[in-house]
Amino acid sequence: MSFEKEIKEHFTKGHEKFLRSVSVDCIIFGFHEAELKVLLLQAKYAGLWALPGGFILKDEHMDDAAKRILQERTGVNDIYMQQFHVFSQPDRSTKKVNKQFLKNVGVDLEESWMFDRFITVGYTALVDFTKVQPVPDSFSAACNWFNINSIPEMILDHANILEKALANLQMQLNYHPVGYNLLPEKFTMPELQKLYETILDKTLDRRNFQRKIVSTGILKRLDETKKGVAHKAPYYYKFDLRKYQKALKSGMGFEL
Amino acid sequence: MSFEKEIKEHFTKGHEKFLRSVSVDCIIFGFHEAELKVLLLQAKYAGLWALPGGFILKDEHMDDAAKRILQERTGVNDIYMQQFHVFSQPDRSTKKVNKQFLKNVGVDLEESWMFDRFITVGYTALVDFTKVQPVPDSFSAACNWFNINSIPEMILDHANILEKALANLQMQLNYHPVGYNLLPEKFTMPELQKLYETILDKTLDRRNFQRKIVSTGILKRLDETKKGVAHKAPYYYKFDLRKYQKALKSGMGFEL
DNA sequence: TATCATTGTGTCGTGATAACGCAATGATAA
DNA sequence: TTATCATTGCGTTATCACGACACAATGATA
Repeated sequence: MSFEKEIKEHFTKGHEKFLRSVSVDCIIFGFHEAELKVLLLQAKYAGLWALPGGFILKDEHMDDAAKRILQERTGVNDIYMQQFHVFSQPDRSTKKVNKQFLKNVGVDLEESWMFDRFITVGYTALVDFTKVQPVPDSFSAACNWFNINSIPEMILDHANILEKALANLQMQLNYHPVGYNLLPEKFTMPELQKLYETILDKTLDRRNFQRKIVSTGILKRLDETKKGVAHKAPYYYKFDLRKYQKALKSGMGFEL
Repeated sequence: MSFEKEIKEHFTKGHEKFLRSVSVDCIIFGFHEAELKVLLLQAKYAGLWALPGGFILKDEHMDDAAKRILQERTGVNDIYMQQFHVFSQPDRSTKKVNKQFLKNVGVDLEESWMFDRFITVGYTALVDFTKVQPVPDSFSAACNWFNINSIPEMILDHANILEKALANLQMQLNYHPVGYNLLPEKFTMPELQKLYETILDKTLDRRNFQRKIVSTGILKRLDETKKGVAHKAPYYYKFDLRKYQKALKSGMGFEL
């Protein structure tokens, strides 16, 4: 199917597949070279950047829609995602954006479910940077990681959504463990600490951090140390998946 | 307008006024005679109970929709409300429920936006029990308070929503002050403590509770004591509204 | 073999918290 | 009038978690 036809079909018949007036936007965080990154899409023609988003199939749980969107953009499966907020300002009208998009594609339409006002549900995901193969969607020209500290200009209220997502992630850090999807299977304590420091955007005391993390029991220390470092070699750790999952639900019981 | 006509109009033309596929459900908590209560509506014909809910006007912020619904059911204005979760199981189909309702009303329709699948956003509100005049909506036969421990059978997933709302309220209690909308203007420390104990469903140490609450600075002690009690008379307190509002945003900084 | 950055483990003072004591109050009952 | 009693206001103490810091151990590099 040609691109124009695909777009036209989406605009004229999408409402037969998807719920109307509701979208899902994913804030996909990754961690690479001591930097917190976010996956963004560049809108065709407009050039501005956007959060990976999509719609909810008529017979699909919203959580599954979010996972499907994540899978389509990154190729990654089975990730812990959670909704964190619904954005519903009446002026977040996709109408202008979508009409301009259609004009650029060369499709002319008077009516479309895509011109309706949408509310959107924000989902956060934490993924292994190295496993992601960024894939743009039909509306986008590019799909790239951005450092959280150098975000480009974004469409609509997406900058606001991203800001709220980051604040939510920082808050959640005190109650839910983080790292299982963000780090390799084996990792050292300094690596885990760097992850926490990057997300929280502040330095933590090495010794106190170790004590608290270890006390939660979500880690298993291996009898193996890192090789090839010009100083004392740190131990490798793995997550104790059972206790990790438990802590995801019941909380960690401390603050950092 | 006759009831049948009103219903028919809502089912045939409601989608011109409201966003499709999205509803708002309010969990309205009140406090009376040392009991935590929830305001519920009894669905006509079916007899089961439901959370007060409604739809979002095409040009309305979702928060305002929730406040409008609260206002219509209770007559109460200017209440602190917040969304806490979106419920989106594909099987929460209002279709059956709404078709049966229409049949009972005596209206016959094949198609309606009300037969679509809906996702719903849960909002919690805390209101002054004594100021509420419960008013049923068009779909309901009654509007009543229920003790949180004796909830009747509810439609769809509303029991689940209520459960989540209560858990959310209990969690929030550690970060946001509670009481301004739930208690009379003047109240005693034992009354405030009873409120906290009722919501958390556990007893708290009288002396430690007082110390922590006072240390937040959200209270102002009056030079007035309660009269007519057969023991030492407790002081009356008021909320320091400025500090209360501040604590709503920045948190309380302790756990109970 | 000395150096050096970094790690693993421990200590110590502070502040918050839970558990509990006790005198003061004021209506009620003797 | 006076003793009783539940309840309140204010205070004390032991415990524990936390932040800040010390020091020896490690292992590649110079």
